[in-house]
Amino acid sequence: MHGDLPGSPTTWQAIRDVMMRRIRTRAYTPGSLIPNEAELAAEFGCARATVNRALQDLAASGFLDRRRKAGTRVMEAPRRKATLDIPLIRNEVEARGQDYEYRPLLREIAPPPGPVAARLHLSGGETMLHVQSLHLADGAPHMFEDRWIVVDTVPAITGADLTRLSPNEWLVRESPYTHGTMEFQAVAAGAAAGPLACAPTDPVLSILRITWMHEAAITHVQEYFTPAFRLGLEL
Amino acid sequence: MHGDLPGSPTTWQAIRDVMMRRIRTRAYTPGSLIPNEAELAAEFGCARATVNRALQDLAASGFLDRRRKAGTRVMEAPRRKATLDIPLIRNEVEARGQDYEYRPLLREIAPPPGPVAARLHLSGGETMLHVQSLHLADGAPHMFEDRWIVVDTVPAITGADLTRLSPNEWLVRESPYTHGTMEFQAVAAGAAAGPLACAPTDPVLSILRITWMHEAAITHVQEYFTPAFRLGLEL
DNA sequence: GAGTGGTCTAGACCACTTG
DNA sequence: AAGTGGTCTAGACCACTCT
Repeated sequence: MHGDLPGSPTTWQAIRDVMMRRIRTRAYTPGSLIPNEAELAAEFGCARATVNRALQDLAASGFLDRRRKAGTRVMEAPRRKATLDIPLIRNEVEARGQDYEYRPLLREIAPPPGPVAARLHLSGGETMLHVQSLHLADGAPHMFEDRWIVVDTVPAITGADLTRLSPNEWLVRESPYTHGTMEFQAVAAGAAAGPLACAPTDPVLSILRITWMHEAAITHVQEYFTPAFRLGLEL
Repeated sequence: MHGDLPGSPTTWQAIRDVMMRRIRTRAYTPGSLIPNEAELAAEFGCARATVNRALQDLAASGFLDRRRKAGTRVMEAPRRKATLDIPLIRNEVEARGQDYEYRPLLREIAPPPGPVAARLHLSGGETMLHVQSLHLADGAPHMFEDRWIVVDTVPAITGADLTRLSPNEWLVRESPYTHGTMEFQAVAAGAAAGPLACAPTDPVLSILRITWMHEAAITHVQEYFTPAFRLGLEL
């Protein structure tokens, strides 16, 4: 049983790796109980806290299911979790070595359309700032955004200079959100075709983001990416 | 400076919440250094390890940037990270209270097409299992999948009964992967239109997944979701 | 009731990075 | 060279939950 960590310092990462291998190789079969922390600590010759750290990491990654008293089990169907970075568009573009450019297209005060009001839990009579803008990479259209901002939640937005700073960058700096939702879907470019310089029937990836400050809605933004765009992530 | 935790037990979650509030309210301004762990421990009246736990959590969430010797800084543009669950289609459908059904459409041994071979780092002469199948929710088409499996990496797949168990479920059970990539894009339904019962020009969300066992490619799967489908996640 | 994970402590040493 | 975060330890108590 010993000899897993030949002469190595007993770090929680090393323990995690050993346990990960045992899960992958089926030494611990899916659904089965693994030894408790005290036993593993004895096996690895380390403190229980070190084992705890390793197992918590694996549980956070979705490989283990831990319950007090019930013990730690190997997940049946490992819910693989991928972490999706939500960088600023500027950073995303510049990370690819391309030049980023931002172009405001529309700025108006208006009442929200029905669907927007519904998603933000508004009555529809509120004053909202409506902004449309285009984000470019190396001079080519990359993403068109159609955004509604709840002025009551972020009053300072009305005085913000959005000709150089994108509304998203302004919001990130000035008004952090407590939570939000995100939805991916494929749509026809439609009204976004003009700014994106594509056909209205072209399929484009669209992301709808809604963010909140506690119970107050901050913004509703629909992003339309250029047809060629692929969003990639690591597993 | 004290009084942040009136009479409460000093847990790392409580400390995290206090620090989070200070970041949100700009008590700690973006880019600035915050007090080091020892100072915070003194302020909160707890052990340094407890502060460490709280700050590591905030760093993992992208609000803090921590470096040895340099100290801990508030991130300028908080890289929000969303965790994306990758459940089995079956679980995803059943979680919505719908009936799940799986229907195999094609099963053949064939050499991989050029683009597939390229993405999997294959020469093109390999034997591969090509499978197409449809996943239904409450009897309606939900997702069409076009999958190529590297037989050399997963020899047992040739003997698997894929008439009742979907290839993905089989692979999850029998051949865990070490890593992989995922790409989201919007495409015209095209060849998937038939199985999905939509028009070939309808925009559909497509996910390309490629998984590996160390350096050996396991599978290349392109999933096409029904036009109405939205992939949602929490921030 | 009892077993298991969750967390805290106080101290120690190490690793990394910056000046 | 020195300051800071990263981690380990040994022990303790608590919280949850299963039987």
